[in-house]
Amino acid sequence: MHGEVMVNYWLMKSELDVYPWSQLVEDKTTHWDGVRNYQARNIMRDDMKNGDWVLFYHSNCKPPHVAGVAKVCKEGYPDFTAQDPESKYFDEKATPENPRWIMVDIEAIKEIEAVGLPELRANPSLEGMPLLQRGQRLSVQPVSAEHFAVVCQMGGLNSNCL
DNA sequence: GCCAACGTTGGC
DNA sequence: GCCAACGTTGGC
Repeated sequence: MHGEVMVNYWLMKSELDVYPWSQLVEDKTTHWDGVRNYQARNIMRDDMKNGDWVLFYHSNCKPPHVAGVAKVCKEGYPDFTAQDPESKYFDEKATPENPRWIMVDIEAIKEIEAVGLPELRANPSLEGMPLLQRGQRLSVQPVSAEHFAVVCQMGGLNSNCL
């Protein structure tokens, strides 16, 4: 409409002991392999675009928390680990013709002060955030622009400065 | 370690 | 296409 590029916001979960934020900082960028859920795959395949912002979330730790802000730097392409028999993410149904699973690359942008799940739950301005919904367990999920800004603020980062 | 909430699989 | 059994996620 106004010639502006539409930017979207996402939250991606990583288990702290599998791939922590500190590792992404060290690597600078990484490919988000191992997602084996169709809903999450479809988001990566269809919706995530270069330049989209990502909240990097640590799950399976106490407390679970948002640890940093990342950015999509490569759009959806085949998750090659699905075709690697040596990989723990191997899927015999994945082929070069039909890769079945998709990943994106993300790039570390900015660390924030850890914002714990209890804090997130306690903040009224985050009402309706998918992460906080009962029973949700999608490892890649949408975040509204407003919620993204609030979470950054809670972590000591003014998202306007990104 | 428990278990609620899903998602997937496969027999019918 | 239903649905029971099973597997996984992930907070607690």
